[in-house]
Amino acid sequence: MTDKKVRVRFAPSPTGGLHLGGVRTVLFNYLFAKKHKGDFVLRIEDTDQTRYVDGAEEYILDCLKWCGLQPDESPVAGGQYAPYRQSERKAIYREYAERLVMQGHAYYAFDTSEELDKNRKEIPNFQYGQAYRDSLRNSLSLPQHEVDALLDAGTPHVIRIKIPADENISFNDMIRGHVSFETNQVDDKVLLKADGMPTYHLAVVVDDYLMKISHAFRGEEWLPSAPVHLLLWDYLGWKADMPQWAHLPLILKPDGHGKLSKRDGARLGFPVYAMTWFDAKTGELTPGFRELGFLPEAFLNLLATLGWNDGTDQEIFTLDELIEKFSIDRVSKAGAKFDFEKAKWFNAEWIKRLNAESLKPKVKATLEEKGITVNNDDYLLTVINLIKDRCVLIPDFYQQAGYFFEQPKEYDLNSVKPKWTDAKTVFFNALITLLNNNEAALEAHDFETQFKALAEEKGLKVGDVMLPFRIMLVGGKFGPHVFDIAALLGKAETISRITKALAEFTA
RNA sequence: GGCCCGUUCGUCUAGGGGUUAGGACGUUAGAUUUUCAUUCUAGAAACAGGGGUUCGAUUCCCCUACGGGCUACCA
Repeated sequence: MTDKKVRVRFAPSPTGGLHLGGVRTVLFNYLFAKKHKGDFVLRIEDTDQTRYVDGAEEYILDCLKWCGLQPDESPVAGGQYAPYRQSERKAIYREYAERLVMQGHAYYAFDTSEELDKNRKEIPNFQYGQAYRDSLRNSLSLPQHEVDALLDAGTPHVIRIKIPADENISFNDMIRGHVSFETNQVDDKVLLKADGMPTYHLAVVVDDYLMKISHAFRGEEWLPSAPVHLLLWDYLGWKADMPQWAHLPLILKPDGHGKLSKRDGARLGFPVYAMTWFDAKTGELTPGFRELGFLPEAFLNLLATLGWNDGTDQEIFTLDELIEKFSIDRVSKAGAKFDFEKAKWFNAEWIKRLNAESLKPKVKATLEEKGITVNNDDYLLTVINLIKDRCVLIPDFYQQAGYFFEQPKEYDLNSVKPKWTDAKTVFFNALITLLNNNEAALEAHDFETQFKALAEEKGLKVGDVMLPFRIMLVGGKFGPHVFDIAALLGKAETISRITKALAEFTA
């Protein structure tokens, strides 16, 4: 390995929402870059106008921002290798493609898509390569004057790489080790499309070279086209500068088979995108981890451990720890099925770990969404500390904290009414009196003692009035210690809730 | 079909020629919590199959099976 500066890139095409696997690729790139004091660049691969989606690039930037994985160079941040959008680099690619033609490593092809489709349908195992290229319409099979005529006439054409015969191409993948291919099995991929735009194959090689990328991490689905890229690095004369490759394992569907897709999320009820994505064309809204109430810390953590571990039993990592401990050769080779249950566990762990202050803005937002306005931050902080251990996703804070801000709208009457007695009515009325007569009852922390004493005095078992009391304050059978809730609610509010509920219970 | 990659509990994984094959999620059972959750304890649960190599293979090699990816003028 050379000791040149570490530079990695994430190169998405702006075609829609950012998938789990995409974010994991970002994360591994980022971790590797930061660990080695290198640069992380974001390059937008928008060479396919037919698939380009408005707003997708901005969305990707927002995702990276939410995750805290900011690129050092990008279309917005700029950088010394700008532009970072391939559509803005269009002219560059043609030059290299022509150079390859000149050197005999590529050629012009005039076949139409229809003709090729027909061949693919009719000829078993048809591929544009050694076996068939001579019988197709290209600058290898046609006489020179005909090629010139075609070119002069402006006939639509592409430039294809000429894959050599009988060669073995191999390289050392940082994750998989030695990988090899027979060139006879590789087809003559299109390098430059008829519209003048490069395909991924040409663009990725040219840009990785020009942007001085030292390590290239991408999904395993790219492994079969690696020989094309290797050949290009060689033919362009850049072999010595070729990055080290690492092909990341895929993230698979939790059930069934295949790559995880956004459809699976909809089908199985979990997000697949980092953030909610709205498709303006179809009007389709695809939910994201962020909107569902995941913390970025947890999201990154779960992604990091999907296919990577540090060799110890540690599972919870901060970003800084990940940077310190990450190592590409500890990434596993096999694809991983995504498990939403474990994903939620990570989030619950992070909610427990984070202090109330850092949770506050998010909790506040989720409460406000439900129409609850928080005007006392200290009160909210106390509430968060009281309930955060029982929340898995941020929206759970509404269910767990709502009653601290508004009276229960509904009561779990089934748990109360069947067992209601007049003695209980007497007890709660006495409790109101007790509270009214004792200024410091709640604050003094002896409320619990007094409550129990009162129950005995009225001939009731404490257990018989505890649950009704909880339901009066909370509405249901959940929440922290009931006396903590009462203390936080305060005397007036507690009395108000007892009074209101008593009417319902005895109705 | 062809090519490439892969295969340890249901899932994510550790390990690696001789181990009671470890952890986590989930699950089951208990304890704690006069609610629920948390927490704690315990349990069930895995080396795909067949050949080699070896004193000994889950570990190394080969084959098979299975899984996945690619096979576009998409990335």
